[in-house]
Amino acid sequence: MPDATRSLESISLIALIRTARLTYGRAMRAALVDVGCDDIPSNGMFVIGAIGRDGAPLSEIIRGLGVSKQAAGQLIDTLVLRGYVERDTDPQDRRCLTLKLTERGLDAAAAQGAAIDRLDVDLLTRVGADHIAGTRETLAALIFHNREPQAAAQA
Amino acid sequence: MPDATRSLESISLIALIRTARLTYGRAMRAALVDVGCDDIPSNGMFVIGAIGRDGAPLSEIIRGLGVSKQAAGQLIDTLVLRGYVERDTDPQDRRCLTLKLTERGLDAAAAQGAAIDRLDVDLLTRVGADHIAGTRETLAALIFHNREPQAAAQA
DNA sequence: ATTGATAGTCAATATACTTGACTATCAATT
DNA sequence: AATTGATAGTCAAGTATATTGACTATCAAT
Repeated sequence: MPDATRSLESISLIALIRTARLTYGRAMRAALVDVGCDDIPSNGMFVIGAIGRDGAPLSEIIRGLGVSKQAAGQLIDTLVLRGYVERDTDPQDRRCLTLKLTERGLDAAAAQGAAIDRLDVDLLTRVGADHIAGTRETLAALIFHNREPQAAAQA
Repeated sequence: MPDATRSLESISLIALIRTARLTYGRAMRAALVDVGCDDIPSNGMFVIGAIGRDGAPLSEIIRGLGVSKQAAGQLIDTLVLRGYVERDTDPQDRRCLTLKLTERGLDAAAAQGAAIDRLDVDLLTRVGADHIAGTRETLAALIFHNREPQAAAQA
């Protein structure tokens, strides 16, 4: 039931979304391997992408991740251990941790960001800015009208 | 860095896709639990959705799944064990297995399909058919112009 | 008959996630 | 100040899910 020969209407939106995510994931993975970062878990790619240049609160990352805070904690442990991320406690609220990227983390973020950009630019030239803006709106509508108590999307 | 207050342009397409998938996944999960199917692994939801009323070749399911065939094999093992799926060898080619849904599997498929429909219909009334068609095209373009040797999207 | 390829399995191991119980800090009381 | 309730995160143990490598069976083409 797969493939390009099927008519587009017969492929469900959810299937397209699922496969689109795999497409991005594979591209990121390949780019990371090329740059020597072959030890990043799949959800680690999300974390590294979600921590900006200025760092981000762990709690926020956890919410975007969609797993338990314990699982998130372990994931961050391995990212710290492997030299991609560092934890600092927020001086404003000493319960909170802020995540920052190390040098290596920045390299990884750059590599995976470039891979994403390649796909995005390619897509842009192929379907045009209007379609992409429309797609963004559609997905945002889906997400924000069905979101659980305190979750959301990440940059 | 999340939430509805951010401007839409600042949220990357990949993040929206990721979160949209979580949204569908949670809705399906909830619907399945409501109907007594609380023992279906996440990828099992995909499998159950991908096997149609007429059954589907295992090999095809594996390709759509995005994991190794061994992992897929184990997943199917548990779905068989838990009474959702049955395996039959294809008489045309006795290497190949065809997957079919059991009664229980059909119930689960119905429940999760209804959950998906609810989201889809809701989205349709919210953004309109044109936007959804455009979204489909955009995602399909992303997928099919970046697909690895023999993978694709599932219905 | 032989060769090469595809479909799937077996066994062992490594990763990743979950649950339940816990500590620390903060904010709002009294 | 001491108490209460909530939020942020950790610890430890168990379970679930994935990966790798080696294998069997069937088929298609010589």
